[in-house]
Amino acid sequence: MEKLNRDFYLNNALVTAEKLIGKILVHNINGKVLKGRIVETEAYRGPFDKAAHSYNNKGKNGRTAVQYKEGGYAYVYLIYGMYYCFNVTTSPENEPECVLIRALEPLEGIDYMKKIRNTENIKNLCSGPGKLCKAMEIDKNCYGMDLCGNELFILSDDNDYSKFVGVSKRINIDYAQECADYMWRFYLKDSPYVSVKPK
DNA sequence: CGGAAGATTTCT
DNA sequence: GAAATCTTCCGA
Repeated sequence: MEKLNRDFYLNNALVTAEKLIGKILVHNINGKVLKGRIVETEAYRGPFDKAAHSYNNKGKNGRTAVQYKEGGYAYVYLIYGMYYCFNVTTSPENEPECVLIRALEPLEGIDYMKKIRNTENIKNLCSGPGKLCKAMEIDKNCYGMDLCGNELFILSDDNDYSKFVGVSKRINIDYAQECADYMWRFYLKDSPYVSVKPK
C-alpha cells in the first residue's frame, strides 16, 4: 500500500481508468480521514471525445484548464447546479484527458459519511459521482489539487484486480453521438457498490 | 446579454 | 417521471 506517484498518471485516460479500479482514494480534511476503494471509472479523452468537456481543446482557460497540465491533479466541477463530480487528470502536458470516478466502496470514516449523506445504507453512500463527492467532502476547494500531495491522494493495493474488471458503455452521455457507444467505462465485477448495474 | 442544457440525485 | 438549481457555453 503506497501512494501512486506522478508516473502512474501519465498514461492515457483509458489505461489509467482501468488501472484505477481497486485503488483507494484518501481525503484528509479537518483532521478526519475518509477512504474508499474505487469500483467504477470512466475515461474522457478531450481532443477526440465528443463527450468530454475538453472536446476539441475547448475551455483551455476556463473550467477544464487543469486538464491541460500533466496528469495527477483533481478536476472537480459542478453538474446540474447541485452535485460535484471528481476526476483524475491523466496524460502528459497539453493532452486534456481525465478519468471520472463514478463509485467507491466506503472503507474509513463511514459513520461520518452516513451523517452527511443522511442515510444508513452503506451501498448507497458512494454509488454515484455526485454521491461520492458529498460523502468524501470533495467540492470546488479541491479543484486543481495535486494528487501527489498529502491532502487528497490515491493508494495502490497489494491485490491484483485486473482479472475482475468489467467494461461497458459510459453513462448519461447520449448527446455524444458515436462516442456514446465507446466502451470506456470500467467497474469491479460483482461489487455491490457500483452506481448502475451493467447489462 | 439571455437562454438552454448538462459526465446527477432524490422524491413522488 | 419530474423537480432542484447554477455554471458554462453559444447565439444574437
